Amino acid sequence: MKTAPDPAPAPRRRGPASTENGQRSRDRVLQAALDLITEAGIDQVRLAEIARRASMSSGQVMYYFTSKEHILLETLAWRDGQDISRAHATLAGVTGAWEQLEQFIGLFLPASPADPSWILWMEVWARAPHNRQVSQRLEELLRPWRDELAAIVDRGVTEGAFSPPGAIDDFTLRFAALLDGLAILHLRQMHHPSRERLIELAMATARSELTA
Amino acid sequence: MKTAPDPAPAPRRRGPASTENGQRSRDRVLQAALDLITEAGIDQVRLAEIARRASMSSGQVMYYFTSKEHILLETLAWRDGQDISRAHATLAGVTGAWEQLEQFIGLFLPASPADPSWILWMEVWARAPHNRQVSQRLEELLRPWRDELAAIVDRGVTEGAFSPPGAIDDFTLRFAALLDGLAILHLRQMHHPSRERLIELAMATARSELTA
Amino acid sequence: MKTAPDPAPAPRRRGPASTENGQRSRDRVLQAALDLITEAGIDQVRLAEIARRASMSSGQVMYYFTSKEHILLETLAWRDGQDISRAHATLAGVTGAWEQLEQFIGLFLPASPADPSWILWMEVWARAPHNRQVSQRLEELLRPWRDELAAIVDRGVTEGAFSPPGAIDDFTLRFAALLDGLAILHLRQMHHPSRERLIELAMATARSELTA
Amino acid sequence: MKTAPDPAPAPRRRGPASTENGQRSRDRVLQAALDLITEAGIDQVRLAEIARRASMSSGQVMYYFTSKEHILLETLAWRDGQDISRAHATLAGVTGAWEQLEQFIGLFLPASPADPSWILWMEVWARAPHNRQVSQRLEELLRPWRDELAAIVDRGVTEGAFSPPGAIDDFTLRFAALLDGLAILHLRQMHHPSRERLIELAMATARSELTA
DNA sequence: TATGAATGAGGATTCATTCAT
DNA sequence: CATGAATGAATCCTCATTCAT
Repeated sequence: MKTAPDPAPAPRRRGPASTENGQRSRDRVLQAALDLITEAGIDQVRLAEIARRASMSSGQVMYYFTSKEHILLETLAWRDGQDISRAHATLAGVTGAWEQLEQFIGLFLPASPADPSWILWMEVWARAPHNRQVSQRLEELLRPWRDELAAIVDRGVTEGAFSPPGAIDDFTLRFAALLDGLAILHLRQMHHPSRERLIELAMATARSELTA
Repeated sequence: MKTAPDPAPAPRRRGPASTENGQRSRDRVLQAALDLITEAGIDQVRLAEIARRASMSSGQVMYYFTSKEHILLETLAWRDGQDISRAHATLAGVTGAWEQLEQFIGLFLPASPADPSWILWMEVWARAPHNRQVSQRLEELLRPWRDELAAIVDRGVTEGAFSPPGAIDDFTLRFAALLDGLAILHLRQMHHPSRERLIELAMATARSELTA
Repeated sequence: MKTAPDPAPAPRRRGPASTENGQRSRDRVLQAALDLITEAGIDQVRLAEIARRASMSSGQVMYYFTSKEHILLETLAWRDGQDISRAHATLAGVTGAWEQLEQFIGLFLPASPADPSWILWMEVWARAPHNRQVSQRLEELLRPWRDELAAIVDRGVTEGAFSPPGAIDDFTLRFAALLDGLAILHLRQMHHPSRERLIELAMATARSELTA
Repeated sequence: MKTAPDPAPAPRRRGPASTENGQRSRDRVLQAALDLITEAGIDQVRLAEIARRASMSSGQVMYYFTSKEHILLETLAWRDGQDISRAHATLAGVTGAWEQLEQFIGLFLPASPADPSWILWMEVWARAPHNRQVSQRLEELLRPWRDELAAIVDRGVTEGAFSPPGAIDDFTLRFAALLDGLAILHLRQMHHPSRERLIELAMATARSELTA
């Protein structure tokens, strides 16, 4: 890729996005990009290949996304939007703080070492230190997850299910970090612990920290 | 970069490495690569620029490292070797399990959001899912840190300073994940918590989990 | 641009030109093209930008002009038509061969180094050697100026104001060439002589050659 | 082409130019570029085609010339250098101011409507108004011709062969402009006067102006 | 070992042009 | 007439890698 250290702001969306057809086209690109990046990493993905999989011309892909870097960012945002929506919906149907927390953990952690969402996150994380635009976008995308977790913890505390010894925010921060760390552990291929193990570890931590 | 999805094994070191002069040359390349990657990310780093900074020809750089991908990997290994050595040495001079743990945390976490070692880690992590060779190498580099932490915990338990309620290995795994997660938090630029805050959070976790 | 070495003849004007509204649209394009080409040169001008400035779609621009090359040619023709008309009108109001000649010189020479008409001429001249169609068109546009000059000279000779020693046509040819050369001198930016200087030089030549 | 309105200064020559082999390679590119530009105009010339004709890779062409725009500029400079050298040499072997002037005219005017040097001049003239770098370069290349002409005129006056009624510099300026204009006349294809005619016209002008 | 000229496939991006609506 | 989404060929330029010297 290019990922110039701090390019012009560039409009996030161009005209066609508003059209219904345009949205469908965008989605096809996004899905193709998601698949390809997951398979091979953004470096190895060719714009032409994305176009081919999306059954359109490379020109049209550029027409919608302006640059390859934008495709990466928008693909993450798109996928993450779906993840967050699903998480939100699932959690809304769950009662009980502990049950919610466990669901959240399951939704947050990678489904497998090849989890597309997490592979995208890693790609973007690696770019963030060198590009303010990327890191800003990252921040925006991360916030909903933090908020969701914080809401669960708050509710749990309010309902009396959770009783953390220290500050609530501290727990949330540490727990979020733990989940990130566990996720990465899982992604790092080779002899990673299973997903089940991760959930168990996270829950054990939560139990030990949220139980008086 | 190219990072072909699984190229020929390629010798890790070629002849020159053994020469004293060769080692000096290698080090110059490694240092140059480290600086440049930290500044701009491997994508933006040109082999020619590394060569220039190392005051040699690009041909010679290739002679020592075979490919750009190898430079990335070897740079991480080189830097990490220094980090690990320093950590080992520092920890050897510290008495007391808690003191050792705190030192370890300080040594492990990034010194700043632009910590070269961590920037390298992120670059390589992002590549690991698509390249077995990379993930294997990653595993090798990670192990010493895990071992070091495990040794501290073991010693602490043996000495009676630590008394984790659950399995020792579980704690170690979770704690390592927590540290990774905190580190990433710090790297993700923008409104990251300070390094001091991170250390505090990690220590709070340790205290809560290792104190009966 | 493309300027294919000798494309299909292509109709100079399409239907819409006849409509009053169509003419207004054409004019907007022509004016936009003139401005942009003057500012940046045809190479740097984008059809889309012309359309934007003319407040219409790029599709409509193509509808009227068929190709970018045609825009260049038609813009020159349009502007030159205005120049010639103005010249004709101005000269009609002037009495006396010498006075007419001086007026002609003033009208012919560039108003400044950024004179739009002359910038267009240069663009087209540069293309003429590689494209018969262009050079043909050029010839057509040039003729009125030659004729105008020839008419002035003829009248001057007839009236007895001018008495060239040699052939009348020779003088006209040489004088036209001189004016072209002086114009180019002025366009070539940097240390060009002023417009006033050019006029003076041209008149000096005329006086020396047309006075027995 | 691109011809960005005012790009970075960029080194005029890169390393290889100094090598004897490098010079030969450069010359091959220059010759190929000259031929192709003359045939089709710079717009139609592909870097790849220049490389093919010069029997090298397009990469090598870029290695020597940095950009297509540089190729155009350097090709003109290269060709013009040859022209000037030849002119200088030829004129040195000629005695008599009138004879020198006639030789100069012959050397200066285009050999044919497809004269490579003149086609290059036109291409570059058209670009000069939009690019200071180009116009500066142009100025440098033009000066020797002006100087050569001025020297001939000066010598002629000193020797008593020429006796211009007005200022010497004025004559030189006007005469140079005339030659430019005549050249353009010839280039403008179609019904241009023959080269012989041009020379005759120029000489007629000179005789009329330099003879008391 | 060391150089740096040469390679050349590669790839993102551009943009005039088309055409369904 | 008008739109602007879609095309897709075209092309400059990049740069890791090779290799003769």
